[in-house]
Amino acid sequence: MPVMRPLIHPSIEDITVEGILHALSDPVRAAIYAELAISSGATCSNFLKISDRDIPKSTLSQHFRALREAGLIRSERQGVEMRNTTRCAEIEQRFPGLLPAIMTAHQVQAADRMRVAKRRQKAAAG
Amino acid sequence: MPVMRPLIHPSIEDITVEGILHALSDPVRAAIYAELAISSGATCSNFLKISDRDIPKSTLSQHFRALREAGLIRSERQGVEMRNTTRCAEIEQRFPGLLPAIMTAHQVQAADRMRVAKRRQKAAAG
DNA sequence: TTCCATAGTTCATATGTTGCGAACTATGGT
DNA sequence: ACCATAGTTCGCAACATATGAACTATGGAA
Repeated sequence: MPVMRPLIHPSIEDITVEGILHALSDPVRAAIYAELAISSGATCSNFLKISDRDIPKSTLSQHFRALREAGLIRSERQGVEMRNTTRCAEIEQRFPGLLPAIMTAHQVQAADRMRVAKRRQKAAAG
Repeated sequence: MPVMRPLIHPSIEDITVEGILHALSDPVRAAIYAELAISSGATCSNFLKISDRDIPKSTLSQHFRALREAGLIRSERQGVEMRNTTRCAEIEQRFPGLLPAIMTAHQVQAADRMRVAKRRQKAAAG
């Protein structure tokens, strides 16, 4: 009877900048990470409900794995579901300012997109 | 007689965080970018001489292209060679603090690696 | 205890991306 | 006209990613 392989969490000194950048260069993973940064402990299906995206759960599972193995989040089973928390405190210690800068940049971009969308909306109406 | 397609430089508002993170998540591209941040105007083959790496020039060309199309560098032909400069001032305006944070993190990591290597060297000698 | 529902993982595979050698374009000098 | 230097493009192999189907894991209900 096959068992599921254990979750891999790299130790803080094995976390690389390349790994972090690659993990957060995907919009879905960036959104997951942002969500976790606000409401810690969110689960996979939880994220699906919150975001309006429609992502297959196998894909979502892989994204959580990518974040976990890049060292960005910690996942632990709690009953039937998987609680995920960011490892931002640890990472802030090793790479000060990196995560805040990335999250801020993502926010700037989201705000920009919002402005463009509103401008288009107005243009279409007027 | 076929011509070479023109270089693509995205306008500042088309530059995305995802694109920047992805471009700099590759160690070779991060090294190129770091080099350009110090000695502006460096060329492809210039980089090969400076770094001790041995990268095929076709690969290097693709890396420069990736950086260019992510909006991180500007390339222009100057005689027989291609001068590359970072677009850090523009990007700093759009995403304040992002590039400095990434470059600092890369430096932290390089310093860490140096310490580990020295420790190993000492252990082998003693 | 057996069965079921919910939550997530794994596997196979189709599709996308990247690395690199060979052949090409581009430019300046001889 | 030719050559050298600098870089680009092409084609293909190797690697990565997305996803449906089948699985594991856990807690509760019958």
